[in-house]
Amino acid sequence: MIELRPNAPRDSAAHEMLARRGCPVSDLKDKLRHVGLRPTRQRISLGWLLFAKGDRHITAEMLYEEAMRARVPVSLATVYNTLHQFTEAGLLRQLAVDGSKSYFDTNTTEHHHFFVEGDEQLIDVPADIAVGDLPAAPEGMEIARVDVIVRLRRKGR
Amino acid sequence: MIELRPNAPRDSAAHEMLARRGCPVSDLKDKLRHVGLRPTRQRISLGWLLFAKGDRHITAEMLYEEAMRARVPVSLATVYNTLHQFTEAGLLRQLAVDGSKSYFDTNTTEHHHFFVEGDEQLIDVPADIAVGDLPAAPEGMEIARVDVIVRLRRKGR
DNA sequence: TTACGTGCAAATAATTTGCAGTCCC
DNA sequence: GGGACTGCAAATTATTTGCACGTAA
Repeated sequence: MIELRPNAPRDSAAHEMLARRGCPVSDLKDKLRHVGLRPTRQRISLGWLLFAKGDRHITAEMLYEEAMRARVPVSLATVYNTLHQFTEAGLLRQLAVDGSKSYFDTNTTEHHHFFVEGDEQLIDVPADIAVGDLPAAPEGMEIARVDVIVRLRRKGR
Repeated sequence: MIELRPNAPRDSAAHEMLARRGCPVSDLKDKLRHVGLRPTRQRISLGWLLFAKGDRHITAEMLYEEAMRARVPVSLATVYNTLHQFTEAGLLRQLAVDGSKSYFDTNTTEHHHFFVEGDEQLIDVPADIAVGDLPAAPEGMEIARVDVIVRLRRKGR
């Protein structure tokens, strides 16, 4: 594969295009390198699927399906590995919403979620919801994160 | 369904003892019958383990271990079934805290949780934490429940 | 070149299910 | 007695791991 460091001195026109400021693929590679992950073919493809469409909530299985549909050859194991690597790197946030599968959120900023029972679907809570007075964390502890999940059910049942 | 009221006229001494006002086992049987569950040996034993010691956060595996230690013969499948039946009956509340196992909470009132990372331990948030202004639920939806999990980490890392 | 990544299949973990036998009412 | 309940083992689902091979730096 061609090397694509944007500031490495190169002269191919193709490279110039790909490395151009604002080229999404190049940005993605930078993003990966920034967090210490080698920008491999599958990481870039998966990163593209994850980050090119705004905020998403996705499971490993869903991402795998999507990769298959997009003709991106990648194994399910690599999808799992990649999701966890991205999460550790701070590119994703993992959400425990029901006891079984994990959801990954491409929006890593503080925000909360609606969960639609039955649909198994996650929706960002739009407004800034302040969680009221949090009690002090117990001795020697600090708050790492606060997760709020508002469970919704279809009206009239 | 037949009711086993503690004052129902019976003449066996053993029954008298078990049915006596304030006898926890009898209370438990009533509790089960009230929610439409037949008070079987294993449901009573598990109910005893669950409800006799104040508020608890327990997984199926933990409850099974505890039953084994208490020499209560019960299968893991029955533990799972029982936990779910109790949950549907409103005697327990199921919590999704990490992506894998489920926790069951014997406190079914509105309250929130601390989760200690590493320890895999759940603690009730003591004070009443009001979740700030909840945005209106989307069209045709209503809020079933709000879960707040405050993730704690050991200080100084 | 060489350590880091990836794919595959097998392993694990948590949970559910089918069904024959058991127990409560 | 009869339907509800349980136990066991096998099935499922979600996820992880070991290891040979591929590939980015």
